[in-house]
Amino acid sequence: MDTHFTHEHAHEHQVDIAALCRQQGVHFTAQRQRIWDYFAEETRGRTIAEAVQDLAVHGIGRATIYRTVDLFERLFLLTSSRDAAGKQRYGAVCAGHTHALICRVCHAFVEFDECDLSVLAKLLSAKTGFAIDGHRLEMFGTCPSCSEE
Amino acid sequence: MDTHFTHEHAHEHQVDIAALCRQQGVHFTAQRQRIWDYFAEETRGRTIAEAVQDLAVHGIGRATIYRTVDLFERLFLLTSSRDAAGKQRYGAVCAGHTHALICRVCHAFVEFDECDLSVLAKLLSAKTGFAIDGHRLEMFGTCPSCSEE
DNA sequence: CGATTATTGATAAATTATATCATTCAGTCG
DNA sequence: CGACTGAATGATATAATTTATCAATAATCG
Repeated sequence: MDTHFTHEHAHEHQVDIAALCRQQGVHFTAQRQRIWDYFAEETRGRTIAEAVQDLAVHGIGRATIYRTVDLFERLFLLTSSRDAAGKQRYGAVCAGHTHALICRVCHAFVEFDECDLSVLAKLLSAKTGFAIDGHRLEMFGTCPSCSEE
Repeated sequence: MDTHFTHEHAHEHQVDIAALCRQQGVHFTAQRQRIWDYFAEETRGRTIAEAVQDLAVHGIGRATIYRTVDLFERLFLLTSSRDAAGKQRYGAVCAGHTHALICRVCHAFVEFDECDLSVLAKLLSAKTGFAIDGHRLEMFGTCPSCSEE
């Protein structure tokens, strides 16, 4: 188990939204790029309410944010999970942003890069014919300080 | 990469809700057991709206379902992801229910059991002091029939 | 078994998400 | 490169979902 998986450049976004839109047959727009950047730049994820508020200064409307998050989520570019406060947060599924170790009790959050799923990916690929290009891995447990109590 | 991880009995629920409630210092109730069973028995996950409708016959109210899903989600017993129709579906995080290979285009869904994260778990455990007891793994790609087009 | 307190269910209230539609803009073709 | 076409956007109205409230119920503890 070592660190030579596909993300030498963790925390950079290799996702080319323009190319992706073209590939999917939808228009590439400045709003879609901005919304992607907004969610991708914050590792812990962001809520829709935050996006609506923060992107309003750029003139991006509520509806567009809902529509775009929906689009990205259908493509599994964004996935969500609930934070300690109970809010649904959306985060990018791409290298460097998909591995988290989370405490079930206090929601302590540790990121990690070590992960080698390439063997598993190849096995599944061979079995199913899928072209595998991404994953999301979360591990759950109890952190040291919560274990003491 | 083989199949000797911790779930010889995939698709059975080892989660003891009664014990878990005791451990968390909250009351164990028939409703919490029923709601857990309801979500845990369907691998693909279920929506809150479905739960409200299906559990109404047992006299379980809307509010209780929202409260309980929230509770389970905070404990990372349930996690959600959006299905092909755009609905948020909640599914159990436990052996046999956490591995999925999903097509980004048509949302084809393939479950798999092959997964050996024990080495990674040990490494992270040693590094962080976490007691790791569960995980969620989703792999994304394009299925064979969507690749043709 | 009785006391205490969390949990529940029904309703109301608040919040969040979607539908609508005129306008703007991205992609295409001549 | 400029007009054309339909997708995408933003504002608002509408609908749906989620949470707050509170009396009644049920789980835990002594």
